[in-house]
Amino acid sequence: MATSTSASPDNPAVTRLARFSSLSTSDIESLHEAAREPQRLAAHVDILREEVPIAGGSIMLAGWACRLRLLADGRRQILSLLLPGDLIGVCRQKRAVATTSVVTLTSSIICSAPAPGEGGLAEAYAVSGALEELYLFRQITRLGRLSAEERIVDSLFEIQERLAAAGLAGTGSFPMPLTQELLADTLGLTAVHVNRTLQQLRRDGMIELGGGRASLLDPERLRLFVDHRPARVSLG
Amino acid sequence: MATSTSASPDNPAVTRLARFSSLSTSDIESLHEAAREPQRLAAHVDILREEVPIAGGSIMLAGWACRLRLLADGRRQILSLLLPGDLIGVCRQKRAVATTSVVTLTSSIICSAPAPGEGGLAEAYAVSGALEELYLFRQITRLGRLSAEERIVDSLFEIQERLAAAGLAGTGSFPMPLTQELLADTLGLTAVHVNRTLQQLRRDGMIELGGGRASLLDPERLRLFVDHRPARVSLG
DNA sequence: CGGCCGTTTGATGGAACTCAATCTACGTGG
DNA sequence: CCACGTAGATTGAGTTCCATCAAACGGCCG
Repeated sequence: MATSTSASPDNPAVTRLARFSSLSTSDIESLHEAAREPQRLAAHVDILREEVPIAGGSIMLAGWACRLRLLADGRRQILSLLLPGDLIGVCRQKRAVATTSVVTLTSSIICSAPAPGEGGLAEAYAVSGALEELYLFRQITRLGRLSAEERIVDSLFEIQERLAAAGLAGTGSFPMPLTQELLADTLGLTAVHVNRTLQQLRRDGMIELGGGRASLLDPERLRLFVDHRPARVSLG
Repeated sequence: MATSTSASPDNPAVTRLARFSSLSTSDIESLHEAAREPQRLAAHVDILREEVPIAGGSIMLAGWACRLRLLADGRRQILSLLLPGDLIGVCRQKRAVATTSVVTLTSSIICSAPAPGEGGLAEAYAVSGALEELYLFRQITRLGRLSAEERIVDSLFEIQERLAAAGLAGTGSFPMPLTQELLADTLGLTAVHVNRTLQQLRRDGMIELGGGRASLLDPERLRLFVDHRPARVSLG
């Protein structure tokens, strides 16, 4: 079992971050090095807890997680999804405290995030952070102005795009392990309404979804339907 | 006209950033220095345009602005508000591109943001960025899970808190120049419904709003009503 | 087999939207 | 000084989308 150091050997973080800036050999090696101490987590386990100091940044190597906020009366909102290759809790301020909880949705593997230093890795972290902010902007627009149908299609677009960036989605179907209830908590809807809306979308031949996978049929039509623009945070 | 270098001489950015970390005299001086070349902008003027490269960071010195996103069919979502003392377009990645437009809502004054360097100013910028992210999380929760009444009260709380951090709000009423239509675009509602909801809140003796000012009556009751917790991104 | 989780279906209610129309305050120009 | 135009706030009636409550259904695992 050779420990390869090539550009994208099964490590979604390397695949993803290498697209954001040119990483040096030692940058890539430090990512692989960190991945040699993986931490396996079951589903529904806290990675960060709101108000609790953050020990150090982490990287999602496998599985899905989410940032979420719970209201006093039990209402729940998933703020963002964390997919393989994403950074978690990488803060620049001293003595940082988690502003939201982060919880695994499926069984997952994480590792600690190497210190960015000053070079290509720092740039890649910066781009990753800017993209995370962009995804929050999109989420706000989804919740504020899109209908239930549009919210679902738009978020599937985004998931596909992000999985592809980590080397985990091609042109066909892609992994989508969220239950309808979790999808509802993400999209500001109820599980019942998500169910009915999904049926509508299936009837209309817009999407396939089931068995932990999804696919967007006729992506070009759907792209217009939800006015989806590619994510772009820097030139080149 | 002496050019004071004290901690908070009328410069909301100094007031705000000095609360985030201990700024050196030269940090403070560089902020004042930047403010000596103010740029006056009318209302409804673009500060950043989506997809356009960002020249350099700016600081809001006076007035209100917002990040916003327009959909192809004319729907509009205000993503976040930018108040005096806030940073605009401070990016860490190279050749950054604006991910959203930023537009003045009132006549405003901005100046360029001094380079953060490595010391207290960099820490203050980091805290400011973390807070901005926290406000996005809150906005997502508002839009996803709060009722119209709750959204309005919650956002007024946040505005008051942020104005206070810049030294622009005491315990009583505070500036609130947004029209009902802009409030609607912020909260994912229609102007008509905002109007009716405001009347309800006024009848219930929860808020006062009008003439460009607002106040929260019985803040403790309202704090429970919307489960509002103070913003906190680091220890101390 | 029985329990659980997730999905599905039905019936009903309500929060928020849509489409007007009216009202008010305010500034501007004749 | 007043007629006018405009932006913002307000009101009304009718509609739609989504929530709520409740129950049934299917697969999976112990």
